[in-house]
Amino acid sequence: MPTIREVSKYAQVSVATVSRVVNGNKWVSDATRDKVLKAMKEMGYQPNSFAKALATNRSDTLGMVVNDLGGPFFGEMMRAAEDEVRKHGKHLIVTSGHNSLDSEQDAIDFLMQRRVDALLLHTESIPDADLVKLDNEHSVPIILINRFIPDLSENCISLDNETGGYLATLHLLELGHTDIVCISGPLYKADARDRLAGYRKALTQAGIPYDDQRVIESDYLEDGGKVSIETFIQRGLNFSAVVAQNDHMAIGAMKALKSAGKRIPQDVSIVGYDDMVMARYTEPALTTVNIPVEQFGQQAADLALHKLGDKDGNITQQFQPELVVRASTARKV
Amino acid sequence: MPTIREVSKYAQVSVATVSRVVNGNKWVSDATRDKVLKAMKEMGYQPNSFAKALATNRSDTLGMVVNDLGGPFFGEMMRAAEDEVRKHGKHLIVTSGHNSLDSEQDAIDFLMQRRVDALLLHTESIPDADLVKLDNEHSVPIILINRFIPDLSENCISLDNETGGYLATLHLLELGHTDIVCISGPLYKADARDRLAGYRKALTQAGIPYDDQRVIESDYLEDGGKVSIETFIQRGLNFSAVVAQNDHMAIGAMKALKSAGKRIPQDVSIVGYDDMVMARYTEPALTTVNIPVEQFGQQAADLALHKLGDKDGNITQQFQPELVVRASTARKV
DNA sequence: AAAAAGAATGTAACCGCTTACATTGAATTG
DNA sequence: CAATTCAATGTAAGCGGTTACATTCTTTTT
Repeated sequence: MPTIREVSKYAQVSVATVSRVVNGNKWVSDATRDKVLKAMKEMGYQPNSFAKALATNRSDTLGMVVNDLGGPFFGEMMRAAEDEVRKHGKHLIVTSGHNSLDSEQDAIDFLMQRRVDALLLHTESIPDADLVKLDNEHSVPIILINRFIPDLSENCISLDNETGGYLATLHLLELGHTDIVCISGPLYKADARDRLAGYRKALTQAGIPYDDQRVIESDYLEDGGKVSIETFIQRGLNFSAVVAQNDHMAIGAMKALKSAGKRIPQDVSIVGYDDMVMARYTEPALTTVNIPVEQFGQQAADLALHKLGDKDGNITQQFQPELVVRASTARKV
Repeated sequence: MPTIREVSKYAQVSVATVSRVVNGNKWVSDATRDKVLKAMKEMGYQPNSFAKALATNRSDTLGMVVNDLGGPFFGEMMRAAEDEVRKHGKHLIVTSGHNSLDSEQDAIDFLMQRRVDALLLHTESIPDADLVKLDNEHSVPIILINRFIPDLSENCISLDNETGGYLATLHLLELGHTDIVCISGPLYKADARDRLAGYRKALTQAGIPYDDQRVIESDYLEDGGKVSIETFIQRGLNFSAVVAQNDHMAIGAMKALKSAGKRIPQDVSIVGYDDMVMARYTEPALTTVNIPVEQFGQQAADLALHKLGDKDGNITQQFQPELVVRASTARKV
């Protein structure tokens, strides 16, 4: 692989001139430019990005950490982020945080060592305080995806989870349901708390009293959904609708309901949250709340580019989820 | 961010000594090592990876190109590859080929510019010949994932698709089916050809003549599966089982069969291929052929590391798919 | 026509690290 | 005890770019 010096010799100009041509500097005559371009092409010259990064102290690369590379949203988010970043002539390196604190910390260290120009974090394990500290320590912009930290509000791309929970519940209320149970995610997670708040809000608005017995704090897993339904039934509760705060739990709940001889949606309506791929394939297809994953990725990238001065225009920092109505919900008979 | 020179000054040693400590060179006395480590820690020293890469001409990074970041297998494959690579103190950069020739070429150029130490390609668009050329031109090891090119056989990690097609068909034969139709993928793709060959082989072995009318070349898409079934029915064919060469087409086929009033598996058995997430959630759950995605990622990484001299031991280059029996297949009545 | 301004190009220091080679001092050998 | 070996450390030349500054050659201005 030829170096800039070899190209300069071949084209009979100085290295500075070659560098100018490569970087589109205007102080080069057309004749010289052509000569250099020809030499570059003939020799198959590719600038060494390390040398460039070393000299300029910028890598033209953004780093992204996701909690789990195999996760359901990750692919689309990364695709959107990469597209956006590439459009601006930069690149994206993604590493996995493996859903663990140490690993996420490692991933961040790695990316900082690589001198990324900005950091896009889609992590759950690292506590707020650490992120605030990280932001103070480094001059590199840090963008948080699907997370909101007041001290870093300018750097967050988040989802209005309360509205999501609200929409799901409202949909059921509008269908005439009044006995609505809720399977919540683990409440140490902010998104679970917010979704639950949305549920409460919708009930309150409809004048229905909130009832502890009708809410179970579960674990966002399929089995948790199943167990929760079983528990509700054991409690002897009468309900015609279920709000599951994610699709996994909704699927578990559907299985438990079917086992209990309930038909969906004739006997019980159910709505999920996340709109994962499988929501389309359940029987009946699951009504759920959609998370605009691609937009997360894209806007996170935009926000970073914005902070780097490579992009202007507005950036949406909080997204509104939307209800996707499928076949698992029906009017109360 | 301090440099090696600042650390060396602070620790009152030469830069060479600091470098030795950082890289675990043994010609350093314990006392000196401690002094340097202390200085590094106190100053928060992080070696500049660009400078290192420039000086050593290795990036300690492997590059991976996938045809589609949002694709179903990608996440798991990448996770496995990354885990493996990290274990060896190296890193992985993934870029998307967006399923297009230009884009895949771009992605490769980008990674080469980043001077990756090896290239893991999970691409479909780039023709064999180009890959062979690429391999000749560069000294960087190139590993092909889920693809087999005879000239690069040493560099391929592939799946025995013929066996996969064979297993799917054999399963149906063993259940007593003899009228088995096949919905094939596009035959310009090697995997589709191989899967079809497996179907033929199983039939031949069972003494059932191969019949053109019972095979349709489709497109690996859900709608293609649906249309294919409709066509079979139009042709007036009598069949009790369907081999769909991927899960998308299988799902489309199931829909079409249900629309036609057929019960699955009582009237018609169906088997898919790929074992995508959704195969577990269809009704009935889909019997399908599993692709060992994680192993692909892991072994690809291992093969690359092996070629770089960073790992020894054997590497499996061709994987055997396995049949996953669920509820969409049953004994012929 | 001399002076000033501007365009085009070249020179060389620097980015932060590695590493071949040189140097030093201590331990071992004959 | 001089000669040899060896461990520990230092010096300085790259790696391949960028870029401030210097230089040269045209134009324009006065």
